[in-house]
Amino acid sequence: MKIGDAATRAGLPVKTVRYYADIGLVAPPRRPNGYRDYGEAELRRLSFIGRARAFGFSIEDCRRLLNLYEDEGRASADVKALAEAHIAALDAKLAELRTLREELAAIASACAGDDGARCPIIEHLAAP
Amino acid sequence: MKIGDAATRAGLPVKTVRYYADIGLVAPPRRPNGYRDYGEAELRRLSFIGRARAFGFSIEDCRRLLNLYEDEGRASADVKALAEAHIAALDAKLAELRTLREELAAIASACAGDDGARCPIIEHLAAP
DNA sequence: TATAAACCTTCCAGCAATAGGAGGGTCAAA
DNA sequence: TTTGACCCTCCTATTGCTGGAAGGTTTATA
Repeated sequence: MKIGDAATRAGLPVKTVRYYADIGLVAPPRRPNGYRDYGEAELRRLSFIGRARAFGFSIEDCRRLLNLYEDEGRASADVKALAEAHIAALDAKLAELRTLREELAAIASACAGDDGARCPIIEHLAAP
Repeated sequence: MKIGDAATRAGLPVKTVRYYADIGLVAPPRRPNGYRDYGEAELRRLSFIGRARAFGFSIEDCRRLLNLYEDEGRASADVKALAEAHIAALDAKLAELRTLREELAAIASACAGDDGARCPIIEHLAAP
């Protein structure tokens, strides 16, 4: 299968699929004409990665997950550890963004938002 | 004032301050020996940017905020619009991350996390 | 005074994870 | 046979820095 079909079936842009081949994440064999040749196994890997990426896993995490996926002797504890580390990272990011959001909203709500120059937002940034 | 002192007083890395000079965000004059020469005005701008960045504003937003900061004839509505657009972006990001977090946590909780190979997380990524 | 340490300068490369485009090769149908 | 849809590689850009190399300047110390 050529890259265009593989990309369509995996729901990924061709550029992305080619990138994954470049970094050795899903590297298909080549046809005599140089075209990448995707089989069902590669397609499964691409779809797997697409879903892992949608969950926000990094490319390196995807690489590890892919190894676990294809390792029949894996321990589910290893997968769970990866997932929980990612959840913890999401929690940290969420907490950070929530704080920023609330602080900014509090300051913004004090701003008249009219054509006057006086602005609590600017004042806050100028001197905390 | 030399860049090292300015960076320390603004609470920013020297590299970052030099970067801001490169992109024309805070470009101080030069001394005869080529050293950047920071005055109180530049220092205020650096600190202002440091705080705006801490709120998650992009560099381009910082540039606009800086212009408003130094424009005595500004309308606070313009500042507020920038802030509210940023709050909306934060809200969008928060909603996205919250969803990811909850979905991933739900799947992970179904995983035994032992030395067995069976893993709902892998299964979910393999076929949604 | 000599020298060493601590600055400063520019430029180049790299991070994550692609996206866009140039320039050129391949292939199937009309 | 020619057109159009693919495919290839390579280069550039994105965001916001960070690290390092190679070299100039200043300051502190012996």
